[in-house]
Amino acid sequence: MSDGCQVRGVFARMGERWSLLICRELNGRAMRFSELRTALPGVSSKVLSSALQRLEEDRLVRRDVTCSRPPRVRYALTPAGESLYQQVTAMAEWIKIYGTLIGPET
Amino acid sequence: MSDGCQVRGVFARMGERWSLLICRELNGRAMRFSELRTALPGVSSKVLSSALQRLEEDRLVRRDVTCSRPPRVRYALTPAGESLYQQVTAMAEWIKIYGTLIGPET
DNA sequence: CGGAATCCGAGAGGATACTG
DNA sequence: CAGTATCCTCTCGGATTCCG
Repeated sequence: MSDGCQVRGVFARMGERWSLLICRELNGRAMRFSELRTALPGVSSKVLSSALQRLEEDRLVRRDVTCSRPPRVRYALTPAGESLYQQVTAMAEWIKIYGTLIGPET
Repeated sequence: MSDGCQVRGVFARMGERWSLLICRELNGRAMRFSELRTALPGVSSKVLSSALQRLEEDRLVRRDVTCSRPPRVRYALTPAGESLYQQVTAMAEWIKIYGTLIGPET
């Protein structure tokens, strides 16, 4: 994000390993850290937290701390994040149609 | 591309440093390697050729060799590449509107 | 002209272990 | 519960040099 081309920044961020999956989980409801962790099989807490931090820096995800001991943290999409996820979904529809034309020949 | 999630693959590829710029240059016309190189200030031939190779693997760009000595190579978007670029352009419109909401606070 | 070969640095992603 | 701390690997981007 922020090397002069906003567009590329959005694609790069959403192209990261867990960004889309995180946004899909958060779409429509806030979730706790551990909820996300179990909803995303294979992610480690370190990887998840750093992915969430980048999404938070981009103001696509919001982090709400409601209690400090025991810690209660909820993650949610911001309005921008929800709006972006809708756009991504639209592009996913395109990929369903043209996706077979692209990618390595396997 | 091809880790089970086509969508992320497309985003990751288009999120790379030169992919979008290459597609923008190739949109509507084929170009020679050296044309691309001068049209994209700051790119080295190694970086450009590896970026083109990845786009070619994804079948978004086509490489045509018309002469071997002296070498004449033309790059062009495939139909899938042109179609994808239109989709990307649509998302770029979204970013023009909502883009101010995202990104680091500078 | 259109690259390939080599080397380097940065950052994403992952495994494992530990903590307030 | 919600992370942080290390350590490792891999890929992209870049600089430089060389080649048919």
